[in-house]
Amino acid sequence: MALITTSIYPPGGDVKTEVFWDVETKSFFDEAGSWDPADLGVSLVSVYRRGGFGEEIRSFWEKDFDELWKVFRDADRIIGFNTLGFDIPAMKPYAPADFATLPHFDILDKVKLVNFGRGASLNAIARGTLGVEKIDSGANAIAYWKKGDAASLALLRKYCEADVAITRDIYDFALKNKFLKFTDKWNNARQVEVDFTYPVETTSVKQSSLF
DNA sequence: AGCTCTAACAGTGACTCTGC
DNA sequence: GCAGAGTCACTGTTAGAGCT
Repeated sequence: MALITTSIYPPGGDVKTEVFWDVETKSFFDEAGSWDPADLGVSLVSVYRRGGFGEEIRSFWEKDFDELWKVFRDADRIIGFNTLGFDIPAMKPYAPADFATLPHFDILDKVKLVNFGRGASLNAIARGTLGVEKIDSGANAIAYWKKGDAASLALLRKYCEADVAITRDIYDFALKNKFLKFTDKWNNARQVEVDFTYPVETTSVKQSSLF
């Protein structure tokens, strides 16, 4: 999948550092014996980062998470899909205390806000909006982790990075076009209006953050 | 599979209207 | 006034969606 090279940064020349991310877990809910994503264990986190320095995509295994926090703390917006409901809770056992207070942006949450509380899968939005599909499933991601051989781990990384790329492309599409399309569970084609532009910061807010 | 949420559907009861 | 038919609103259940 080609990287987006067109700049879609906020107006006014203020180049933001944006981080897109996705988490893969080590086990299923039934195996963990808990409904809490925090009990699943995180195998891999893939991150796509862009800003004034350019752009890069990286993946972090559990042993590399220390570097991950630096990436997140440097971001003006941390973008993902259902991160509030899944990824952030899943990272809780690993993350520093302030992780949840960083500027997270959950695309699914925004869709729910304008769709009467109903969301849609990442795959449904990708298919309806971009005409692309996820390359694999989350269940396979766990299977790859359990196999543990080099080839399987490479597939896991490829899947996670592809999910991040899809998330980024959906975000960019919505930012530019202010709508997303998907087919809901009753097979109805839906289009929802969304606004992903950055809120205008007031001078007083900026100044207060200095103290 | 776990939990949560919501739409759709079916069933039930209340209400209104009509005819005798 | 009463009985029956039709309509509407409400409730409970079911199914399926999200995430891995």
